Amino acid sequence: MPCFCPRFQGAAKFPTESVLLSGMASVSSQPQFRYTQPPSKVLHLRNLPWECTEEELIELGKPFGKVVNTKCNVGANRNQAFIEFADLNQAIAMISYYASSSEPAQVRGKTVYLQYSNRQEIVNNKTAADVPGNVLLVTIEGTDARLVSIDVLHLVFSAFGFVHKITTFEKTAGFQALVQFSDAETATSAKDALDGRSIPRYLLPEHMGPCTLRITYSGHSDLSVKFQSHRSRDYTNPYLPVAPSAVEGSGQAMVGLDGKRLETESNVLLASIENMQYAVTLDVLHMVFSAFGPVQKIAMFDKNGGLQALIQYPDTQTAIVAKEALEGHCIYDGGFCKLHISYSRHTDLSIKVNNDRSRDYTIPNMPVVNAQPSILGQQSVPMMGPSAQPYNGSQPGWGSAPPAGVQSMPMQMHNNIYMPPGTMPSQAAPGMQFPSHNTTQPSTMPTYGSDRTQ
DNA sequence: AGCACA
Repeated sequence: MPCFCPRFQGAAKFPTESVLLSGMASVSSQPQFRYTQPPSKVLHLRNLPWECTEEELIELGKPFGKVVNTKCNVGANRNQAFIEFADLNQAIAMISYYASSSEPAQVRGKTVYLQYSNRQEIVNNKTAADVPGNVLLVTIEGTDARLVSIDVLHLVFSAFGFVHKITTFEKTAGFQALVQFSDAETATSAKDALDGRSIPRYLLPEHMGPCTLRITYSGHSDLSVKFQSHRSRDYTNPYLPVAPSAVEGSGQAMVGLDGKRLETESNVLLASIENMQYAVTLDVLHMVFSAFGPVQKIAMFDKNGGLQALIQYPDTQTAIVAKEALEGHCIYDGGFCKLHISYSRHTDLSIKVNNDRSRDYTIPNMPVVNAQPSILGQQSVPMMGPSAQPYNGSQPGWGSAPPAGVQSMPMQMHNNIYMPPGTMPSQAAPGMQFPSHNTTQPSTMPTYGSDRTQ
C-alpha cells in the first residue's frame, strides 16, 4: 500500500523549517506560515461558505473516521473551521485522500482547503452565542443601523414565528436587539435564515443604506420589558403601559408626583461599588445581600472602571428591603466600598458558569469554572460561621420584616480575610457603617444584558 | 487562501 502520508510528501517538496529559518535568519524569528504541519487530530479548513454548519463538517469528515468535535464560522470572515477526529490516523486518512484526489473537498459546492491544525485539540469556547436558545442577539450593521425601527425588526422576525419580546440597545458592538421567540427551534430557523442577510430594502426608507443582520444566540431566556417604547416591546402583553415620556432616553427612571425620581422596582438589584479600596468578592456580596433574604444569583462585572454586580432575589419585596437598607452604606469601615443600589431591568439573570464573578445559588451542583485554589479555600462561603448563616430554607427570619438593622448583618470582621492586615477596625462588628447623610443617587443605569459583556 | 479574543 502506497504511503499517502503528506508529511513525507511535504518533506520532499519543501525545505524543512530549520532550512527556512537559517535562510532568513535576519528576518522574523518564526515564519508566519509553515508549509508542512506536523499531523494533528485537528484539521483546519478554509474557504468555507459562511453558512456552513457543524452538521456539514461532520458529514465531510465522517467517511474518514469519528468526528468528535467541530468548530465552524471561525475567523473574521467566518469562513474557516476545525474538525477534530477521535484518532490521528483518521485525520491523516482525510488529508491523504484529498491530497491525491481529483475531486477536492467541498461544502455546498465550494472547494474547501484542508490542512493539519497547529493545535492538538479544539478548545470549545462554547459561549452563550453558541448554545441554542429561544432568544437571539441581533447586531444590525450598516451606517444607518440605528435608524432601523423596532417595528421593522418585528416584521422581519415574525416571518418565523410569534415574536414575544424585542429589546434594543446601543453597545460597543453597535446597534443590537434581543429577539425572543417561544422556543429554540423557532429561534434557530430565524437565525439560520437571517444571519448575514440584509433587511429587505422595501422595508426601509429609501434614503437608508443596507442593514445587515449578524445573529447569535443570547444567553437570555426571558427578556424583561417594563414598558412599550421605541426601544423595547412586549408583544405578549398589549396592556403593558406605554413608556411615559420621562422614560425616553433615561432608561427605567421616571418622575413621580413630587418630582422625585421613581424607579421601577425589580427583584434584581444593580449594585455599584464606590471607593473600592478592598477586594469585594462574590462571597462578600453574597453575605451582605443574604441578610435580607435568599440570594438566588449574583453576576459581577466591570463597568466604567468600577465594579458592579447584579443580585437576584426571588421577589421584589426582598429586593426593596435590601435596597433601602444598603443604599449608600459601606461594606467596610472608613467609607470603603460604598454601595450604590438601583433596580435592574432584569428579572432573571442567566448565569452560564459558576466562577469567581458569577454564581447561581439555586443550582448548587453547577460546574465551577476557573476553580483555581484561592485564599478562600474550598468553601463557597468561607466567611459564614455557624452564627452567621446564609439563607437556608429551614431557617426562619426572612419574613416581611427586614432583619434587625445593621446589627444583624452577617458580617464577621474577626479574622476578616478581606481586610488588609493592620486596617481592621478595633471594634469588630458591625461591618456596615451607616453614613449620616444619604443623598447620593445611583449614577449609573443598568445596561447589563447585552451579552458579550461577560 | 492561511489557525479559534470574547
